[in-house]
Amino acid sequence: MSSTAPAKTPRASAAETIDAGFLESLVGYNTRRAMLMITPNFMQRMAVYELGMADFSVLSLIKHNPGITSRQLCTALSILPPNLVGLISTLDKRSLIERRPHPRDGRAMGLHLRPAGQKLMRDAERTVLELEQLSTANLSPAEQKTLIRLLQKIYA
Amino acid sequence: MSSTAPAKTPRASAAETIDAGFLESLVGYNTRRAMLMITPNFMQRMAVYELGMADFSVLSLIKHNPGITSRQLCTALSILPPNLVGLISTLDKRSLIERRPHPRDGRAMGLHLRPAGQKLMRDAERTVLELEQLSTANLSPAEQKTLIRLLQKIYA
DNA sequence: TATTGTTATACTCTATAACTATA
DNA sequence: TATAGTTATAGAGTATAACAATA
Repeated sequence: MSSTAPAKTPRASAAETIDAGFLESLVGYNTRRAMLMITPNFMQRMAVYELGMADFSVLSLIKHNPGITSRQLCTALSILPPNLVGLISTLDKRSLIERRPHPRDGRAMGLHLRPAGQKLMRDAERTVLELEQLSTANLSPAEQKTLIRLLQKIYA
Repeated sequence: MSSTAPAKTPRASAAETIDAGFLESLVGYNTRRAMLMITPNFMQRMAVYELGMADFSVLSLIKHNPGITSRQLCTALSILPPNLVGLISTLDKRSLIERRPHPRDGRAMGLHLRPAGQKLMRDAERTVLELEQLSTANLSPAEQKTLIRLLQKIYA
């Protein structure tokens, strides 16, 4: 097992005997730690598409809700309108989405995926599902379903 | 265009019928949404102590691990050393913590709560436990325990 | 040579105020 | 008057490079 000589310094164990018991009893702390585990993997695997988490969420909602407005995206994703402008603008410049005049509201723009966005999201969603498998490797399918259900009971 | 609407409510409810089914099937998305629900409540209730989430986590680990070093805090909480400096400095200026020379490492400083920090954390931890009750109001005690266990299986 | 703590810095994310054009 | 989208801006949060003191 350990080919190294037995360590005599107690310093090595001191670093591992941190008592985080109180924090680990809190839903908020554990939720944050789980996010810290998932986020870098997401960023790394989505880098090839040049999509961040917000970009992917926005594109996913546009894909499954053609004609959705910026205002609806903000409400659904808890993004403030000023912070969505840059995201939409970038996706538009990349020709991934298209802004069409809203049929019944002259102020709003209906958002749609362009062909490049359709193709990108087909690949990106597949990659996200692969990432989901890796993130939940320690969970059974039932546990994964339970985890999602309980998280939704927190925020729904 | 079939935007002619002789009917009363053809797609009038479209604003509320956003399909987020794909996102809601992802652990990462649901974890993030749960965080977005918990974080503002935490900030609001901890504002009276002038403590953010990182401050509270740091103070909690110092409280339960007297003499812990900055390096250990960084490892335990996934905080980068340059970003911890300001936190520790502020807590020190507020006389909540004390930096003592480390007994066996001249480079490091052992961190301890000062009396004001002890008192503050007694109140703050009680407040956090109250917040925990509110955040998990829709969960049974068993569900709360299960949620924490499953989250830990994600990041542990 | 490696590690602890630190400074400087930059980039991202998030938040608020105010403007425009439409409703 | 209220709302959708936008601009400008400020504040957190988080990232890397480099340095001095110590191991």
